[in-house]
Amino acid sequence: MPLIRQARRQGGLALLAKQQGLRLTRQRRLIYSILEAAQTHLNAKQILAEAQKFDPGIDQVTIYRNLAVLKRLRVVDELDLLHLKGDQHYYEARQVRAHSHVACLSCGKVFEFYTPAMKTIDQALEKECGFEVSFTRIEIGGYCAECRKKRGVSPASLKGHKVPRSVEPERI
Amino acid sequence: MPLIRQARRQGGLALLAKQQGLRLTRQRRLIYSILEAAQTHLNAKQILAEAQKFDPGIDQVTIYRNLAVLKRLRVVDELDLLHLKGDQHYYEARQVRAHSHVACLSCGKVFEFYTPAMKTIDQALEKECGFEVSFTRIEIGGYCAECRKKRGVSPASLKGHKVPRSVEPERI
DNA sequence: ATCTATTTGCAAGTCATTTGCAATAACAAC
DNA sequence: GTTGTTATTGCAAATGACTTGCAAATAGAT
Ligand SMILES: [Mn+2]
Ligand SMILES: [Mn+2]
Ligand SMILES: [Zn+2]
Ligand SMILES: [Zn+2]
Repeated sequence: MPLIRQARRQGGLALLAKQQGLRLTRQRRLIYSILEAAQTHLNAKQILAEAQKFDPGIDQVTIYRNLAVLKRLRVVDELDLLHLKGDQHYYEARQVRAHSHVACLSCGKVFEFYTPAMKTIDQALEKECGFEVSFTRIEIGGYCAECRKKRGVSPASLKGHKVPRSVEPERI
Repeated sequence: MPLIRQARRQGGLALLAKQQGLRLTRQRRLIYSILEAAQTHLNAKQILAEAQKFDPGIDQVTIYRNLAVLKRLRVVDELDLLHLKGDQHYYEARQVRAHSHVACLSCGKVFEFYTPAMKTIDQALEKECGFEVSFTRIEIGGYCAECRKKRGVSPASLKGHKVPRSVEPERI
């Protein structure tokens, strides 16, 4: 059985951890399982809150340390979400299919988006630059369809964020 | 003359600022001109250091406040650079052509990359979701061609960051 | 020159994240 | 199962990026 399949069956972690001299602690399993099960993107504080439901003694620093490990193992991805919600980061278990994160600057909604062009970027980079891509983070800010309807085509003011469409720098 | 052209001739700022009730202070011009002239991505501290060469009295908080304004005006973009260099952000004047930022996890090098697929993503999002894109941040981590050569095809260890290629989760 | 609202500098505060360290626990070897 | 080694944890303290409050300064309109 290919290594990667086996790793997946064990929760994606066991084999990876062993190969690195890492230990599969109760806390590490728990944190990863929380991210695997999560329906939204969680920040470090939210992960702690969820983890303490199962392990009341777990500490915030353990969350941070394990997030670092899980990122290194490429089983967890870190998102910035364009600092829409403060200066913290958000985390999600890595999906089979990569996706980008789109944030509405008006209502704050964040949704995931996939288009084949995303893969094309990685391929272009590998082909043109010989770069080996480990992870790709695509975060897009703008105005969602609903907010555009509410405010006419050009989203007028968001908490004083008035940027007339006509003078936004063009992007080629 | 179209507004956007005129805004560009005036440093991109004057017209935009006026329309928003913003004032073109000495400090604001300086900060923007520093980013316009910069050959690399600068963090808030570096921008302060550079600004103080011309205006010794300028304060760090003025840098932060103006970066917020310039981001809102869409004339400056904020980068995360995948936290390769700590937990700060980096800034650059918005270019005519958008580009992505690629960071080597081995040598720390950061370079810019453009491929038409980037624009395709925005278009797909606008077409499929009716989303109006204001800015797109694409950050990619991996191993550059040079580092790959040095260490064979699979980059071995970076400060204890050993992740065997064979067990990396596949991405479709 | 005058007026008014925006912006600045300074000081203090916030809070996400990191670090030091002794105690605990994985897990490999016996 | 017992033992030994070393990664990991929890707690406390520190770090540092960024924000906020406020009075003084000043951009820009009249
Ligand atoms: Mn960030
Ligand atoms: Mn750039
Ligand atoms: Zn919206
Ligand atoms: Zn490199």
